[in-house]
Amino acid sequence: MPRSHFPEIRTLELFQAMQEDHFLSLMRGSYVQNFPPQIELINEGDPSDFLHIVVSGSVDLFSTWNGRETSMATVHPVSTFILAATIKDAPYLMSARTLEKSRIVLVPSQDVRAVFDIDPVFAHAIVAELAQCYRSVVKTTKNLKLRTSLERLANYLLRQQTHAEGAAEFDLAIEKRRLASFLGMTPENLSRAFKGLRAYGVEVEGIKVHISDQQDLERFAKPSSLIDDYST
Amino acid sequence: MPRSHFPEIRTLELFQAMQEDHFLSLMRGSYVQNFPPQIELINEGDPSDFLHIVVSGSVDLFSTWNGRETSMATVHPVSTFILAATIKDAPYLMSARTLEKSRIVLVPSQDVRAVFDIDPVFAHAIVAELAQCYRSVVKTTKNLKLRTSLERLANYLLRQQTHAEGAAEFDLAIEKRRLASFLGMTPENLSRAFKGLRAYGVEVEGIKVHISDQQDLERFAKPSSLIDDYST
DNA sequence: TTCATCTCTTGATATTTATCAGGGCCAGCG
DNA sequence: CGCTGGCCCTGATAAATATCAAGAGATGAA
Repeated sequence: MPRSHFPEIRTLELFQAMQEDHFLSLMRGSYVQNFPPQIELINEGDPSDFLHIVVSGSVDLFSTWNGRETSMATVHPVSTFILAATIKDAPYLMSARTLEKSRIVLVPSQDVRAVFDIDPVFAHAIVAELAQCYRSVVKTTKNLKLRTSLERLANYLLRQQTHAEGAAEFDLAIEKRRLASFLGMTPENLSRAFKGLRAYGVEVEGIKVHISDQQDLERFAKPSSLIDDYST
Repeated sequence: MPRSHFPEIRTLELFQAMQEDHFLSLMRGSYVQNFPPQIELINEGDPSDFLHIVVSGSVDLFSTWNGRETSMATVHPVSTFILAATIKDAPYLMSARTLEKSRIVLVPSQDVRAVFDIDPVFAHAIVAELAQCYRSVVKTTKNLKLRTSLERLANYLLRQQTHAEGAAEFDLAIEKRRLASFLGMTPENLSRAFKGLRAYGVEVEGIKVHISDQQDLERFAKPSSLIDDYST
């Protein structure tokens, strides 16, 4: 794998503080691959041979059961995914597919576990990352169980707005189809939910979202740091 | 804290392999407390001062938002809870209350983090535990998003049956009220769901559940190891 | 015991969400 | 250009789920 990728991977919290030679030995065994859109990288249930890192493009994590499918998360650069399966040497719980042309780094799970065993700093970083992931999914569960679909959408929009530094107008980061699935609803209902939020000053046209009165929307959405703040 | 509790706590995977003196230093700072039923041990949003261990009794982990409440999990002896918050030194995401008279060990979070920093074996165990917790919540999310309430109940019953070593008749481990909340439905609908499962050979009377034809129920429930097997 | 309280159940009804069918719009392609 | 296919929207309808109200049965306290 070309050394040119090392710096940006090294910026990931997971790899930031670890010993240089351990980092290099991880990278030595890894390789980069370019994938076209809509390629299935991982199939849930498969053994977890690699820790994946999205360097460019984006990846959809999704799950299926009994002919149904749901989007669990979208991974943007630069991030890793499926760390837990790698560490546990357990089968993947989610499938992954590229959403666009993407460059993915594949780190053999075996190597990750080996370095994890000998580098306490790396182990520390893995704990931090796993705890973070865990808390994110707990928030997702709370979101699903405590809120209606309209409330989930309202809070999603407020989070996106925060992400856009509070701008009144911003673009949706993912297509509506996938957003619906991510929020646990059908595309048809997402359409109707957008219409339902007009009453709180939300206007949508294509991928453009305009929030005319953030406070009004917040009064309805009642965002909570214990559900919507993914940084803690 | 009395040394008599040490052995059973030591049997927890989290503490099993760690250095004896580290274990003792953790225990030295800890204390045991007996709580009556329905006592709130933790309030979500509070700083995570202690890692909790249920030694006897049982504890309900739940969350609230906007006047609504949902049960996230029930913790039985001997297990820890809210490890992630302890490690991250972040606020609790869930509240906890005793369901019955319970004995709880409280280990100062600070101590846990300190030992975690110096004992690689303990760090290793924490990673394993966190990965496990993470995967459990992912399974919960899949369960919620991919299945109807009837399917969730059917699979819950099959899991309980497995837990009862496949017996055709077994007792519900938690009261129906809480089960409904855990499964993401109302008590009224749980009642109706039980009736709906009669078509697949499920009979319920009080806390007694009888499954007359496990295969028939499985044909309906379609259990999957990637959702229902909490051991991997 | 008796009373009060609580859980559970049931029926009626309302709300939420999904499904089905149709049509508009737009990008990519022959 | 004119297709075609994918996405998105909309309306009608169906299914799933929640709410409300009432009553039966269990439990625990005075």
